[in-house]
Amino acid sequence: MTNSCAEKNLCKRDAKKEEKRAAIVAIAQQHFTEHGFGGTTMSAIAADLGGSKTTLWSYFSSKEDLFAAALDDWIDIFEPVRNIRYEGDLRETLVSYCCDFLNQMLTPQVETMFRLVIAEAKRFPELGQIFYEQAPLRRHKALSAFLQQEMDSGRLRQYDSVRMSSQLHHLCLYRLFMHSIWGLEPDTSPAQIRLEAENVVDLFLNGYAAA
Amino acid sequence: MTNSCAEKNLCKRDAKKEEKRAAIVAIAQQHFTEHGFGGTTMSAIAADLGGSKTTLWSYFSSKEDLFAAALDDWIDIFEPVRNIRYEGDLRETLVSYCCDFLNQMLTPQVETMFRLVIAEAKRFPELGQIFYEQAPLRRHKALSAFLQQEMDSGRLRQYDSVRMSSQLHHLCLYRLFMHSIWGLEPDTSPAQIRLEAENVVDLFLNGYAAA
DNA sequence: AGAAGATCGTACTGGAGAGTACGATGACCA
DNA sequence: TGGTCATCGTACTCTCCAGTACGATCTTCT
Repeated sequence: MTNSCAEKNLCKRDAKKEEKRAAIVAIAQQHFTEHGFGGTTMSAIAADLGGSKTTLWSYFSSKEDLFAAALDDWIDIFEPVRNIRYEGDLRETLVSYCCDFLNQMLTPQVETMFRLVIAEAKRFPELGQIFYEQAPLRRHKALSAFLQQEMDSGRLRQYDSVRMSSQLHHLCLYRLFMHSIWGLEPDTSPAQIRLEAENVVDLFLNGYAAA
Repeated sequence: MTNSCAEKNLCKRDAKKEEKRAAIVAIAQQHFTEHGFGGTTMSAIAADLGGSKTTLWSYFSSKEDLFAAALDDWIDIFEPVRNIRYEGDLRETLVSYCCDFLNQMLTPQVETMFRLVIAEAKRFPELGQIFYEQAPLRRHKALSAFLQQEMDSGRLRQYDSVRMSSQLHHLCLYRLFMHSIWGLEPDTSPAQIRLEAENVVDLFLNGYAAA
């Protein structure tokens, strides 16, 4: 009976610590995205937190630490890609998928995260790779599995499904995403997104639909 | 005879100043790309220059100033796109263009510049836009003019040439460039580039070649 | 030659921000 | 109830770096 907390596995203390940690990370995310790594100050985070610097450092032993934690937690915004399933019309299925994809990519959070990762990839060398594996790679796997399935069903020509998946994704990014990365302000109305998606899918199917 | 320099328009003094300025900018570019804006120190630049800080500040009154100058000068690495001209085979013409494009985009300088611009777009708001106008926009204009021409010659379907141009460019960027932005190391051998380019052009022409 | 200007080196100021020290207060646990 | 642990606030140190001051030297123009 050295530690009754361990038994319950839910000391009030530990719970509060978890909560606080989460609060810190949330505030840190906000600061990092708004000002980048260099522009963010620990003091400001502490102030925003309402707590003291001492507390902050008791959770994270350095700014880098906190940044890593913020990013790690953050990758969850790439929620599992909606399941793609053939629904009677391949074109419509793909268009709908592309719309979802575009909508997600054009989210301010995703945009900001891209910016941040790219900016700090030098300072945190593994960052790019982790990020790549979490986001685009997962997507590519999911989409290419779907495409393979469609090939097997005879609705698409047999081809390199991984390559096709990348191509479709990149076609989606065309224009809108690059603009938003460069601080321009593209039209992101649902109608415009739909238009982009249809355009992309048409080009794609022209190339890969079964004869 | 108030100033004989003005007449010759080539005082040794002025010439040297130009030279020095260029030297500073060159060194600054190197530092900014290697360490980003935040990671670059004026002192280090001065040291690398061999001169003193005083001199440095006599040319550029602040770090921001120097950064702007460095970038301004730098945009020239986007050398005028090779003229695209139909040469008897549309597919081959486009493949060759795409190879050139990819080779340019995968240059370390271009990659670094992208990184820098994206990273500092918040600090220097006009940066993104200037950059966009200098690089991708010029390209798009050139390529879409060519595509329009090809439509008029009947080798391509009539369509929105600007959109087509963006699509072709973005298809090229697929995989290779994104990888290099994320710090992965894609295969950039000529053979691989050629393969990518052919693949892209085939998809493109499937969609847009005249029937 | 002599004035004007550019460069140099070095030492300084001033500000910002990461991280620490420490004593006090309160929350939780046994 | 008494001990442990988290938190708090404040004030501090340390380091880094942009930008300045200044007197000495070297170059170029007239």
